[in-house]
Amino acid sequence: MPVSLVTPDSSARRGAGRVAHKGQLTKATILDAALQLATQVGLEGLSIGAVAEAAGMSKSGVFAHFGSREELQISVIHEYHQRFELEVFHPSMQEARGLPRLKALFDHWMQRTSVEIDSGCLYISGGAEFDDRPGPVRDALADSVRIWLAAMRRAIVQCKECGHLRADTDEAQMLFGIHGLILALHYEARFLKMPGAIERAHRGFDNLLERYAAE
Amino acid sequence: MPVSLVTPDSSARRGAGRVAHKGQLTKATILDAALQLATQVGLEGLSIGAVAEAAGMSKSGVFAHFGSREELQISVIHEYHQRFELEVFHPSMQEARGLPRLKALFDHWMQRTSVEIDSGCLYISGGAEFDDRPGPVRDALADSVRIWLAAMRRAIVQCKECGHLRADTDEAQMLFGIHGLILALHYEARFLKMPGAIERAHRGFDNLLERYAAE
DNA sequence: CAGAAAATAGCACGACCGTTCGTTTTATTT
DNA sequence: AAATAAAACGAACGGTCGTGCTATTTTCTG
Repeated sequence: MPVSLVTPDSSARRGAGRVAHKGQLTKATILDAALQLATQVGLEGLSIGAVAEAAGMSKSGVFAHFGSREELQISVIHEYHQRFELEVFHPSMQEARGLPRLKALFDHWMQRTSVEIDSGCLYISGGAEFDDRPGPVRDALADSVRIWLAAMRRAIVQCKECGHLRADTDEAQMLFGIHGLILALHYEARFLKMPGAIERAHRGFDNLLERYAAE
Repeated sequence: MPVSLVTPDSSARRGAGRVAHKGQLTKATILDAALQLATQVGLEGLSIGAVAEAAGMSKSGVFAHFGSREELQISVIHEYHQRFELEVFHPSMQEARGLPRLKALFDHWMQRTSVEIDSGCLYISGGAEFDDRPGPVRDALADSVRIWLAAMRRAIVQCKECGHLRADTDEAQMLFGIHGLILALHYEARFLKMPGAIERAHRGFDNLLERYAAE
């Protein structure tokens, strides 16, 4: 249930005040390893055995924490959601409403998507993996993405309210364009290894701002 | 070696004039089934057993035609490349140089990417699957995509030469924007099931044309 | 129509998968 | 320190995977 991205209650570990039992610590360790692995081989490629080896424990030990592979995948998605909040959303919210915040959101998103060496974006790779495969994993993933896109959309609307963007701006249309820039960046930089993709994403964003700029 | 997209020698089956031996016919049948399967479960999810069942023959029978799973994957990519030429590239080349052709390329691309029911785009799903996995499959896939993007780029350059777009248009930048629209369309329509994505892709394209329009 | 060649099937292998179960080790509480 | 609960392990099961190998069938050719 990743429903925050507006109520930052992260790091509220289970137990409500009690000191964390050992199990939850290792569970966090496992999730850390699983998340890193998933960003490399995808959610579908995630195997319990590989996670166990990466976490330095036995297959059954890992399994016991989640009860099924599917639950592990969903947990990984929730973990990614939390980190996305922490590294992209929250820092950007400290910027002033309107253009500064929108720019910060885009910049942090870009960085998260492309710059980091060994972490492909789960939202992007997962979207390609699960576009034809219904089920709880897909639902969890889609929910997370929708929450994030909604936050982005809110930032655009605020730009209109602040008079930073034209009042008749179609926010869904602009969001579509921004989303495309991120996806193209991920594709051309990460898969095709094209140089200059980051600059093009930036320029593309500037072009969009110009297109929808007020006055 | 999918190096055409400029020399349309499709349907030139092996044997140079000789009538096709049975093996090549069933190989084509297998490839057809494999391609359809790959667009649903991805290149990584493609298994010889599943292809065999879909083609109505035994695992080993399928295997014998390719010698390895990897070779099957590469063959699927080549097959997809040829069909992409046939359904996207060649029809568009009948349009007049410049804007008409560029528009046709984009429209056909869009249709191929989103509208068809049971066929996700191999170039997109494959890009997400193999962005961290070097090897011959990734190379074959990336080569195909690069050839297609180069063709698209050529069309943009011709638009400049025809005076349909501003002479100082950065074609790589414009291509980046177009590519992003296609990727966003695929993502939002196919994965998130958002309505209106097709219209937004169209409007995004129009906005780009306006941005780079001559005079 | 015969013989050669190609195509396909059948079977077995080792590897890895997710999952289950009983046991053993480690933490926590009394 | 003893008793209890939680956590982790190790082995095994049934299943699927890709891949060899050997027959058998089909197709082509002289």
